[in-house]
Amino acid sequence: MSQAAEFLPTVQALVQCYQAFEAYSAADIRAQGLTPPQFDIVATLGNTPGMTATELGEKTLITKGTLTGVVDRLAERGWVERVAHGSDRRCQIIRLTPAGEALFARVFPAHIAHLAAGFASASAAEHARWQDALRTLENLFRKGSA
Amino acid sequence: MSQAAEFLPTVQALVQCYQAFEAYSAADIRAQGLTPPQFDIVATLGNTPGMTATELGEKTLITKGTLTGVVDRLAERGWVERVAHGSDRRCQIIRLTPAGEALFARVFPAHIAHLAAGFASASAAEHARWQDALRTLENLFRKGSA
DNA sequence: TGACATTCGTTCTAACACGAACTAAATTTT
DNA sequence: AAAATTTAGTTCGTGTTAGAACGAATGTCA
Repeated sequence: MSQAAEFLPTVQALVQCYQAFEAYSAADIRAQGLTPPQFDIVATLGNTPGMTATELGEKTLITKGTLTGVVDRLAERGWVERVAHGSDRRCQIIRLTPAGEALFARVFPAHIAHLAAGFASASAAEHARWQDALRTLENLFRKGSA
Repeated sequence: MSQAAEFLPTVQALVQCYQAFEAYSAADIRAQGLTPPQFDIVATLGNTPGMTATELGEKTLITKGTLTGVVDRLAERGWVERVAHGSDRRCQIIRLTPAGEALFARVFPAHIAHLAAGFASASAAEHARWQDALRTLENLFRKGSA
C-alpha cells in the first residue's frame, strides 16, 4: 500500500529475469526434442537406479497428477519404465531404460554446455552476489506464506 | 562445461526464488476467484479505455492464441467485453465492463497490499541490490539468445 | 487496378498445471 | 482382528501455454 513504487520494480525484475532464463533454457531443450518437464525428469533419473513417483515429484516439483502424464509420454517413447517396488505394492519405481540412459548421456551434457555458454562472462564474485540476493529475496516469500 | 558447479547454484537459486514468489502471489489471486493470467489482464485493463488484443498480449506477455481463451472466460463472467475498433475492422478493443471495473477496484489494491506485506521488512537498499542483481543476470540470457 | 504480402484474431493440437475425487494398499487405532 | 486413517498413484475437470494453420481485412507495389 504505502510504498508500491518501491517493490513493484523488484517484482518486475524478478519475473523478467526468470522468463529470460526460461526462454534461453527451454529453446535449447525443445531443440533436442524434449519438453522442459521431460528434460527435468530424464535429468533427475540419470545416474540413479530409479525412484518412486512421489520422490520424483518432490525433486522436480511436478505434482503427482501431472507426473503421471509426463511419465506416460516418456514411457511411450521408450525412455523410462515403471517397475514394481519390492516391498510396497502401492509404489512403482520409475527408471530410465537403456535408451533413456543413452538419451541422458546425449542431452544432459549438451544442455549444461548451453547454460555454461550463457554464463561464460560471469565471475565467481558475481555468482556469489546473485545467489545471496536471490536467497534473501526467496526467504521473504517463504516466511510470508508460512 | 568447465565450471558447472559454479553456475548451477545460481540457476537453482533463481528458479526457487521465482517459484516461491509465484506461489506467494498466486495463492492470493486464486483466493479471490481469479487465475494469475486473468488477474494479469484485469490489472492491465484497469484505469484504461481498453486496448486491442495485440496490445494486451504484448503488455501481459500472453501469446495471442492463449489470449483468446483467457479473454473468452473473462467475457463469459461479464468482466470484459470486445467492442469494434473504429477504423480497422480486423481489430477489436478489449475493455473492462462496469462489473470488471468493480472487480479491478476490489482485487487489485488487495493484491498489492498482499505483496506489500511480504516486502514489509525490506529496505530501499535491498531493493536496489535485488534489482541490480536481477538485471545483470537477465542480460546474460538476453545477450546469449540474441 | 490487380497480385502479393502483412496483420489481426480465432481455431486446432499437444502438452503441462493444479486440485479434487477415486482405487488400492499399507498403517494405525481401538 | 476389525475399523479408521494415511499413503501411492491414476483419472478427471478446468485452465494455461506455445506454435501452426486459417480466414478476413488491410496495406503495398507494379
